[in-house]
Amino acid sequence: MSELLDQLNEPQREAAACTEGPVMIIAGAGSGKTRTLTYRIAHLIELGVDPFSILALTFTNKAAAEMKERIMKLVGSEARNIWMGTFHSVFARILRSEAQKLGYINTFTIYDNDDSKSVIKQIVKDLKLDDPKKYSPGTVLNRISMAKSNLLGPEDYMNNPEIQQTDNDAQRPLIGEIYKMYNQRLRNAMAMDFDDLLFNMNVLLRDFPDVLLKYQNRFKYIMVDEYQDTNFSQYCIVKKLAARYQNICVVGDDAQSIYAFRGANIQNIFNFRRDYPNLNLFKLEQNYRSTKMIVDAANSIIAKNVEQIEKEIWTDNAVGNLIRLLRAADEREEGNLVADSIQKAHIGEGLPYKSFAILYRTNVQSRAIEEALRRADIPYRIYQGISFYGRKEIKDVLAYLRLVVNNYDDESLIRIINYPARGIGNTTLDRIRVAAADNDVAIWTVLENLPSFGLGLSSGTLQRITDFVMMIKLFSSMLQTTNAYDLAKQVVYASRIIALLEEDKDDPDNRERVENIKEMLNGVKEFCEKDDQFSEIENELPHPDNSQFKTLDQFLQQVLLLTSEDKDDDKESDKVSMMTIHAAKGLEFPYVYVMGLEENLFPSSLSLFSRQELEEERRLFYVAVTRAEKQLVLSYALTRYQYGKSSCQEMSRFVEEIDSKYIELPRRQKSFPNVGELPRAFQGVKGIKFSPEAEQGFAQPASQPKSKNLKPIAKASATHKGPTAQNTAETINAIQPGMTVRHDKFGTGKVLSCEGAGKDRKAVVFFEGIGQKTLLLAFAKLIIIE
DNA sequence: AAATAGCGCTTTTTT
DNA sequence: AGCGCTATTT
Repeated sequence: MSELLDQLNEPQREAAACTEGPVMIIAGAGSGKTRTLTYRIAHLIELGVDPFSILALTFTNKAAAEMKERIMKLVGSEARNIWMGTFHSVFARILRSEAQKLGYINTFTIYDNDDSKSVIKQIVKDLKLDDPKKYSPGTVLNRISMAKSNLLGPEDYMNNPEIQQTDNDAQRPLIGEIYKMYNQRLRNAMAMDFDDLLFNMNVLLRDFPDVLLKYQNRFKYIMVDEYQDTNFSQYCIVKKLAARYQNICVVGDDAQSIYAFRGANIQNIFNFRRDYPNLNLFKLEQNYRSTKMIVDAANSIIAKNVEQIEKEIWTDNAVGNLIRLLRAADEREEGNLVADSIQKAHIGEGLPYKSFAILYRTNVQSRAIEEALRRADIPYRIYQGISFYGRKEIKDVLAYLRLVVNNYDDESLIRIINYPARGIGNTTLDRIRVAAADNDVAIWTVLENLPSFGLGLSSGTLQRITDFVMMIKLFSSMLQTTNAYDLAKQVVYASRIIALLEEDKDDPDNRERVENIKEMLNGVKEFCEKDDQFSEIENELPHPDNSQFKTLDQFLQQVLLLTSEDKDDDKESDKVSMMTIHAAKGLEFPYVYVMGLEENLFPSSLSLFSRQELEEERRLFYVAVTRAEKQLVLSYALTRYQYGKSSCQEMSRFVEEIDSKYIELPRRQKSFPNVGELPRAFQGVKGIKFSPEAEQGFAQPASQPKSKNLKPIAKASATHKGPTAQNTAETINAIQPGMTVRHDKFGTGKVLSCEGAGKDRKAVVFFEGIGQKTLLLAFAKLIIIE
């Protein structure tokens, strides 16, 4: 037996050494799951298996990168050739190379959720439904996503009585119809959404036996991490790919399944036994991460769930401290208590900030905590708050880049055709959109053949559209000859986005936006220079031009599928980590604070209808608890601002479910009035302290009641307007290019050009120090000066 | 056409 | 409380 595996414990070693045939590893929290997987792959390579024939699917790209790093340390750099990444990124890459088979161009765009919702919103609008509110984009997208995850196309959806029943009951019978149109529009746009990447991979393997055979032969060894969080679609892909060699190893923990809400199917774990009766099953039950206290408490929590695989998690670690519970008057004080506790430990015991993590159920909670940390001068880092690529200015730039790579990308086109403003307004755009939808083509197709659609656009509008199309075409023609960085730089410059942002420098936000864009360009530059940044997959499937430089479409490919990519320097820096519990999966910290343990928040009020959903919340709590190595602190607030007003909160049932022998309750708890028993006048009033900690002076005083209800009553007076009579035809027609005019707000300016007649007549005027403005003369009260 | 004011709506988690 | 969308204003 290899020396390599000597570094594992018994069950880990057995699991890693069992390389042939189907294997399932049930790995409890902190049981060395990643380690086992890492050594298993290293072992395979050591045995002489070609890294190119190993496929390892992980939950995040970061996890893949880290694992690959560790494998390379164990067996050398050839490990870089392992296929490793998320389902989405690996299969997106394969789909790129096989796109034509499915009727896509290989530079197809990946639509993110915002893009998808925007498409749905437009469809609902086009359908002119009686009650469009029933079809909120989020809800519809959820339904479609659920269908795609279960490999149900639009036809299947509409023919499925159960689904139709559900939709009818919810008074939204037309979702199937919307689904069909949605798919059609995505296809016209040469775009796939996240679910399509998996759905279409299934189609590819189903309809092209030669392709299936090719990848079956390529991936002789397949490993899937976090198997409990795979959905049906992913399950099918894996099953098909592994069918030939059956060297399939799945790793997971049913107790940590927390993504059922987005289609993950915990049954996949149970089904695995049925699909591969000859499987080898290993259980990793020794926890190396946490104290006995934490492990036992976690066990007591998860025991409340009915559905689970039998296992017994234990540890040899020290007993450790009791779990602590903090109670605060409101979320502001809750933040202060936590910040205070961290600061005391940091100063008193010399613990580095980076050994602390603060976890919460929803992202909105982060704000109060953030403020508390800032007040206490504690450095922190939020994991995926608003991701960099979610910022508006970045999305704008990306839209330009996406459109250059794929002209049919409707969503990008709509986003930027008039940003910065170039005189192609909503009226024009709407007409074009209708034409595109009516003819079942992409918007770009309409733009390229505008005359033949006879939309009755003015010659000026036609010219502006032509200019725009020419600009994009010019850049598209440079794709194969210009590297991603140079091209992106040119596009950003030509788009004039930065110039627009720099117009009002008064806005400090704009400075930051410009910086962000520059930072993004830097990212493109790094991408071009580093040749191994995303090497996990790029060694295979050579891109059409696998030459010296990286192309823009290569850059875009991976941008959308990035999970929160961590910067190296941040890992080093000494900061407290803040994140949602979902984001904390797979991580561990010596000191963990879980905040907001309140009914209706955690568990979420939306989960209380069914046992399944409540059990998922409980697993989420289990995940939170098991992140902690040494000390776990829970906290909750008696009142909390939600939806703009204060509401009374009750302690979470999850806290009560922990056996009292593991938990230390707040001091002087009994002397506390329950907030519900207070005179009404005091309920929800900030500034009243309930907690002993606050009385002891550790916490900052809570905020003063804000007197924002004292807004001026007589606001009607402000709305009084002077006469706003429209200008007469005489005045309108009198204005001609070359004139100097005066405007109420913009001051004096020079008329550059005029267009149209009568009430539609408008003028482009250049104002000193303000810039160029297009004004509708019927409304703008221009005074002719000369 | 573009800027602004007011309104209603939302708010779980994310590849 | 914050946001995007609609209606209104210029």
